[in-house]
Amino acid sequence: MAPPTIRLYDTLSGAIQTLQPRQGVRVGIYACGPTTYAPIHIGNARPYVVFILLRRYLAALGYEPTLVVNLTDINDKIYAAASAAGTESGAHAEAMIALYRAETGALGLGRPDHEPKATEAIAAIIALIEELIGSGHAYASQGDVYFAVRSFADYGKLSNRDPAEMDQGEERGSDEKKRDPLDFALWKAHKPDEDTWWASPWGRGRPGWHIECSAMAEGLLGTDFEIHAGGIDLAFPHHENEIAQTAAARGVGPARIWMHNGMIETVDEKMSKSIGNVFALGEAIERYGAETVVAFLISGHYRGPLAFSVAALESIAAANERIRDFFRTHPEQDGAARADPRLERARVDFEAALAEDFNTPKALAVIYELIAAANREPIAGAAATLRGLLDLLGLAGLADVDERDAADPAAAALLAERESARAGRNFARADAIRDELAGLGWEVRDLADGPRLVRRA
RNA sequence: GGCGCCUUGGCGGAGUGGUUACGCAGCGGCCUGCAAAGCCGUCUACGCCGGUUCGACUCCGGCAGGCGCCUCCA
Repeated sequence: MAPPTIRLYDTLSGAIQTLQPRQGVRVGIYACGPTTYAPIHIGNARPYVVFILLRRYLAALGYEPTLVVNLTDINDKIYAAASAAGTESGAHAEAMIALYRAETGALGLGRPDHEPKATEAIAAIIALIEELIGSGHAYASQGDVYFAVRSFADYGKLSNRDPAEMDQGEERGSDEKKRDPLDFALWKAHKPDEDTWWASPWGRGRPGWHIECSAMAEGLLGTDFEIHAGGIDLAFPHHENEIAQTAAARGVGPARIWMHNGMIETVDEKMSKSIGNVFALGEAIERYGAETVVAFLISGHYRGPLAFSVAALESIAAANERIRDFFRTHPEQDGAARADPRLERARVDFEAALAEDFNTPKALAVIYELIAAANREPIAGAAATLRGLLDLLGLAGLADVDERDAADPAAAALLAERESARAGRNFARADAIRDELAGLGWEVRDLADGPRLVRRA
């Protein structure tokens, strides 16, 4: 049985497109990952979360997705950061990669299928550059190699720019090596203060930013693959240049659908390292928990901007607590999923929301509506169904309330003491114990089947 | 200046040519020994001005405000 039809917005065509794999149910997804020069922030985590969940969703539908998230581990900013830290640039990049893996790993969403590093793709990069030079789309100049933008007729299609009208900017020293100000670097000659370089036909140097993605994406997914993704800020020049490189060399573009996520915004600025307006991912996870961070990042449609604030995170944390409370009062039952029409309805609506341009906030609304219905009147199998839906959004941990609320012996003893006080109608004593438990981080709930301790954040 | 996007109720955030999105917060009630959780009810919406239409928040035009990119920011 063929998997359901998936529709996704494609920046290149400017329209919603149906996902049409090259071959059967295999779906290649390449999402541009971080430049590993500093700890990542919430904004960097958005594409990571969105596209790893897209892979999870496609897999659940019966597709066979392969997700590639690259690591840009050679870059001006890495040189600068390493120099400032007094370390070697390669070691600095490795340290940042380790941190990135630890922090994104803490989100509990698994890893991409491949996480290639630019520095491990140098041979493929050089080969691709040589192809471009051979076909007249690129030229060497004083140790640099540039892509000749005007040799590629479709340049500007992705970002809807006309090269003839593009602002050519101020002339700068390095531009003297270019034949045309629009040209961009494929290879950069080694500079004296750079401690990492590779040998190449054009001398010592290192790759430009865009060429690594053309080379690594092709190596792992081929050309004309299904989905290329990244932040909207990468549409130009990064993705535009990537298309130019691959299409000029291979005669076909890198990907069929170009997905771009919107920016995380604070009060009035996008969340960007370059303006120092950061909220570190690691700190967010530590303070609010992985489920809060994940739920926040999917609380808005991936294409739109998303407002970041402490209040927003706290609102999401409260919403997650509502989900946990459902599982506290409705333990999952053993056995097969029930066939209640309300559960079937929820599954259908949930899937439909994601099938139409991955509308995660709409899918979350389905979850809340099912919870409300099941709180009103028990629905056999609701908990199991909800866990399944939550899992598709990376939030199955919200169902693990027994582990979260596992009480220490002291708290359990206090709870028992409160119960005996209540049995003796000594409410003053019972309430005093409740206050004491509250001081220890425990909230007491007198449920139908007895009292329960609930862990407060 | 060029290209693109956005403007929904206290906050966050979906969606649709005519019907409650959803969540958080607030208020009233039910439940509770009292709470909590839950349930019920409830308040503040679709930037402004025109147009199309039987009817627009939802389509078209203009205006205002905001955002992204314009060579290396997800």
